[in-house]
Amino acid sequence: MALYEEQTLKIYNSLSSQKEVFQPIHEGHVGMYVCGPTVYSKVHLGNCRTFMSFDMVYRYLLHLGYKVRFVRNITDAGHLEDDADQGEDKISKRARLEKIEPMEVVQRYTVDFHNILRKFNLLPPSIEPTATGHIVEQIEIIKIILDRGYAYEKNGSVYFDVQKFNKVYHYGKLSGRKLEDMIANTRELTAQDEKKNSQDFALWKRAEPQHIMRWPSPWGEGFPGWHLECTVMSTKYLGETFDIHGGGMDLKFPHHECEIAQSEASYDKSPVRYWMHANMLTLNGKKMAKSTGNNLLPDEIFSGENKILSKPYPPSVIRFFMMQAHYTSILDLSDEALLAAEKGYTRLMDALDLMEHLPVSSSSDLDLKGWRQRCYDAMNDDFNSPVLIAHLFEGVKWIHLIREGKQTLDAGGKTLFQDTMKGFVFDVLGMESAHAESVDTEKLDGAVQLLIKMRNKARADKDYATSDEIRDALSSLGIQLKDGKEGTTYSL
RNA sequence: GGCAUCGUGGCCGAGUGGCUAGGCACAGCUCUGCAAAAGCUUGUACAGCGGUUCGAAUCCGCUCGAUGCCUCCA
Repeated sequence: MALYEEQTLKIYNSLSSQKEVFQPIHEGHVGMYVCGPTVYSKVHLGNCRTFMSFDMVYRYLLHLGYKVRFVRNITDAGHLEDDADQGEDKISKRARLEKIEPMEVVQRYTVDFHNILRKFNLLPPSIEPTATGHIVEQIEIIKIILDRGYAYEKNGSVYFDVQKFNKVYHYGKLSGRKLEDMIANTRELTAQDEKKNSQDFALWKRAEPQHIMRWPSPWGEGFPGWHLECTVMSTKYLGETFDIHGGGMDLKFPHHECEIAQSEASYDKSPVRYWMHANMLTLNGKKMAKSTGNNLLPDEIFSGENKILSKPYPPSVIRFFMMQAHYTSILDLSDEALLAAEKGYTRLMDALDLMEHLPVSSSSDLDLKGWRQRCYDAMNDDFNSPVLIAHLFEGVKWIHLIREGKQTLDAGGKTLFQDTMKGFVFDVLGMESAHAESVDTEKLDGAVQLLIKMRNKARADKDYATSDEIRDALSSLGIQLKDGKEGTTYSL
């Protein structure tokens, strides 16, 4: 029996604004799409939080035993920097500034993106399609929308007719907007604007002569509109209706709203059962923006080369910090908060090491099954990782109590306890073992054990000068000795 | 200006009508040769003002503030 049959997962659906019991279209299988990055510069931290949130979602679904097809795209076709017809796209602009080919820009920042996500221990998606690899499909869907009368062509560009669409469907249902309000609120169209109405969005844009990224189409040379690629790639790999669509809060409108409109206009079907939106990351209480300097790149955090934080923090600590907040809450990053997260993370990891050597008794006086279910309940409640972590710290407390003989654990209980702790910490939360990087662990361990032995002999002889010298020397190397009832252990 | 989300103890961050969140920091105690580690104990917080209710951090209204969207953006 798969775990998902025992657990009832609820997901907060942005479309209905409430938590709903998750039921996949095909029993045992989940299709999930997440909007990926536009690869025209280095990924920034907020981006990473969104992808990390959905990595956690992906991991928990896998943990529950679902077969998940997880699609996350790469936006490598240039999209205009503003709404004006004459605008330059972001990738071409970067190419011009760096004096390289647009595809070189794409390659460079795709590699950077993958590197950073790997450091954060994100699982790669099942499929990572690119927009430029799906130009043909995008042209095909534009034809369908034109045929069904929800788009119009103007001077080699094709626009989606929002007002016409809204007569039959509901444009704005995801973001809670009314088209009338939006019309009342928008500026007059400029004379040279090709759109019938300012809410209309481009499905295809004619390429100006200087535009480098361009493809032939029935409407002349041009490039696809931004919202289209997600519609095309999600339906191609997941079907016309699929289970979960995720992305950052800021994509809710207009991007996701337009995706719904495109799908409904093409297939007369709502594309997504559960819409999930991850919330923003702020820095010292303010939005991150390059222009104000209130900005941090992941590498600047790892290296410590920045003016905002007091020290470098490893990726695993950042990940733990982010997992301590719910994905739908705004999370504020600060030096103080990271410092606290790092200590908590270390305590958790140290306890996990100690867990290997817990004494086993003939009986157990801990309610492990109840505790395990509370861990699942937390995750089942819209992926509440902070509550899960609270329960894991209860586990940490037990580990210490068992070591000191104040609680007991039988053999079966030990296995259940270990599997549960490790399952949640490593598989679900995606934490990495603290000592994964050290190569010569065994040699080091031998050397430290020898020193511990020498120190304890000195202590027995009341030669505290020697014992303290050993302790202080190890301490300055970053090795901390911990004297317990059962002997001395250490942590790095 | 419009729409949306949110405002919790020294800091971070769950909770969403009555019952312990958790982490970090602080203090006391236990342990220790001394420390560290670990354990135990203590903190009565929910932006402000009104209202609903037997009872509200939790529901309603207003005010203030933050963030997001309305234009490319995770």
